[in-house]
Amino acid sequence: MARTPARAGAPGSVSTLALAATVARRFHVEGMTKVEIARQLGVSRFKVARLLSTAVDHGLVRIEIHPPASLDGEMSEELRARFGLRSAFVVVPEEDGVDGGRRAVARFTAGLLEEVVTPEDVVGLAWGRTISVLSAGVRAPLHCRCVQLSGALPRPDVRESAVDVVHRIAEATGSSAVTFYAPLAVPDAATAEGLRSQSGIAEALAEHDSLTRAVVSIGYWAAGESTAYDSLSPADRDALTAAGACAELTGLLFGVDGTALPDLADRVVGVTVEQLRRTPDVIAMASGLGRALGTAAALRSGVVSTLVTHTTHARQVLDLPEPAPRAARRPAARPSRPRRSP
Amino acid sequence: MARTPARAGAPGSVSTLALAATVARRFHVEGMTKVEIARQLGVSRFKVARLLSTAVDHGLVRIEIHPPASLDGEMSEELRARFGLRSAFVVVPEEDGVDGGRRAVARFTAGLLEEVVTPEDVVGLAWGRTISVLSAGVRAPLHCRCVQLSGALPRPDVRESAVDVVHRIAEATGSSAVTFYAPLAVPDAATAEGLRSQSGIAEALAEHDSLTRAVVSIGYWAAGESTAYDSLSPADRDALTAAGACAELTGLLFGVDGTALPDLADRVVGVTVEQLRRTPDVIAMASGLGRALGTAAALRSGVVSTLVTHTTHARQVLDLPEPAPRAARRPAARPSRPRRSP
DNA sequence: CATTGCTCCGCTCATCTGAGCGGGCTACTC
DNA sequence: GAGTAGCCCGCTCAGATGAGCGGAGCAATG
Repeated sequence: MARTPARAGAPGSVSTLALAATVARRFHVEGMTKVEIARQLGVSRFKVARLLSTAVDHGLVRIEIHPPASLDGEMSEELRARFGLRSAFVVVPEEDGVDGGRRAVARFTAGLLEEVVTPEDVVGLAWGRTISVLSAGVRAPLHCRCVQLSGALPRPDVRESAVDVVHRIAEATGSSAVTFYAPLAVPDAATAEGLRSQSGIAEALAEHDSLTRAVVSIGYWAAGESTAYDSLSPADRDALTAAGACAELTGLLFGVDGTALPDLADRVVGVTVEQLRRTPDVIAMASGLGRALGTAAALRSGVVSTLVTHTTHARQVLDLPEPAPRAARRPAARPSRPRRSP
Repeated sequence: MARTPARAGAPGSVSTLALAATVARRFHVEGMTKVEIARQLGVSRFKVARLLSTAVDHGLVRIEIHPPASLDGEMSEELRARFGLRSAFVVVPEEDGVDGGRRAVARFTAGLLEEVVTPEDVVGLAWGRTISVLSAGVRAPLHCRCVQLSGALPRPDVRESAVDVVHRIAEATGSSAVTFYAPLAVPDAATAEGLRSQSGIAEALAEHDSLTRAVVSIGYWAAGESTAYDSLSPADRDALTAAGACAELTGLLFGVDGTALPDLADRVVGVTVEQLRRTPDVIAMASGLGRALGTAAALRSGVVSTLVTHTTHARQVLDLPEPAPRAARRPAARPSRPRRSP
């Protein structure tokens, strides 16, 4: 009398797996609750939960997420894991060229904000070309509070000042605007300190302590690749380059390995690294070509929680060699830990 | 300034879908809870739930269940839907031939019982070749109560009587056995009534009112295809054939369309159709060749909740033409109704 | 304007679900 | 054959979840 090697009701037997499969079907596909399934089968709901686990353990259940075609899910996930981000979105631009990428990123971020911002939010807004494009795309009534993150005066290639951008967004979304007039950085720390305590500016800067979100764009420390770089004197630029500046966020500088550089900080009128770090959700936009190093540096700073970029840029960032130095490799997000597990 | 047709944050926009996709990934793949996701994103948990729904609605989430290779998931589902069963298992036999199929079905059912039966269960056991094979395969300590469903005396091709089978299973599983000695059917109703009220039999039959499960095999009304058929006199057989008998379950007869035939019922010593219908889980085993009509008839009776069969038989049953007559088509189980839905 | 119908949102409440616990059984060990 | 390690089970309880509700904003309409 030939007998199968595995005992009939043992875990891993055909009956068990078959049962697990049908239970999984009812739960995942038909959407029945575990209690319902348990009643139908005449077993305890715990049994059902365990059958569900064994179904997962034996690979009987496969769940696939297919992001919309205009989003590169694979690279998004790769970026997220590599830099320990909370979210990463790699947009597939519809138009070519640097501007196409920037527009796609800005538009996507606009949609993201419309989706995610609530009236309770205090949203900090940086200044730059991408943000300027973004400001044209937000329409939904968010009724939040929009706060200018740093000083900035108009430049030839960006028609609007930081103040204009904040006001534009606030108006379009029925939000309140908190702005102040100041340059991004001033020649010396004392002047900066003076400006910071100046009435009208101090109140605005105080808001930076209660930010719930911040929208910034990642600048690369090179001519034309960073609003901060372009706003400074040649002497400053060189000094900061020598100090190791690589990435810039709202006037804050970071080295290749992501360490915050203090050199410019005391002369900047705007949000501080600490304030940004305390902000629950920091959304960074990265676009352009040849600035991958800057993006990587900014992401290593740990300040950014959400990244929005486009395919070309994402590819460049991911193709960058992993930095050899520093402490051990970072833990790459967190390994997948399914809830229902022993 | 070209604008995309769909507004940025509108439902169905890229940002919304992208967000829905990442939320879905975190929920389904990483196993995060909705509350966690909501906290991370800075939105309400309801928002997360809705994003999850839109992800499903837009087909961003695909969940596939892969039953073990030794089970034909497709036919199982087809049978289940066609006959409105609660579960159907189509086993892929390892050995060929009629006996191979029967053994596979019996062994699978044995495993199913080990998996599903609890000490609170009162399990009714029919009599037949398949159940006889099954009784050799149940080993796990179920500590339930095993009740004989119908009378039956030994026959040349089945070494054991119904009593033997019940005792064997009870012993192997540490369960109590409730049995009685009687033939399956007697020549007239009065004799049957007498037997039913006889001490020793009456007590056993009383248990049929509190059955929680029943294990039966489906017989086809033809020579050698039904224990009942073979136990009766030629005259009885012909009369019942004329009455439209097609399928048999524990001595209970059904017509092609699934209606219970009263003709033999009053001369049978065993469970009644009503009692079987009240039993929460009726597991029917179907195997063999050329008895598809009987299986279909039995399934149409609505008595069976769980079906176990093998590929060849399942194919034959599914290839049967749908019955044209009777009321409208039956509702085919129930349409998939995912929990999270508007 | 007021009305109506729509959509989107977050709340409340009852139900469902997960984590962890201890009892009972098995199988192995000395 | 007593000990014990491992397992499977169902319970309890806090926390997560779904269904349904009503309010707010918006648009088309009378």
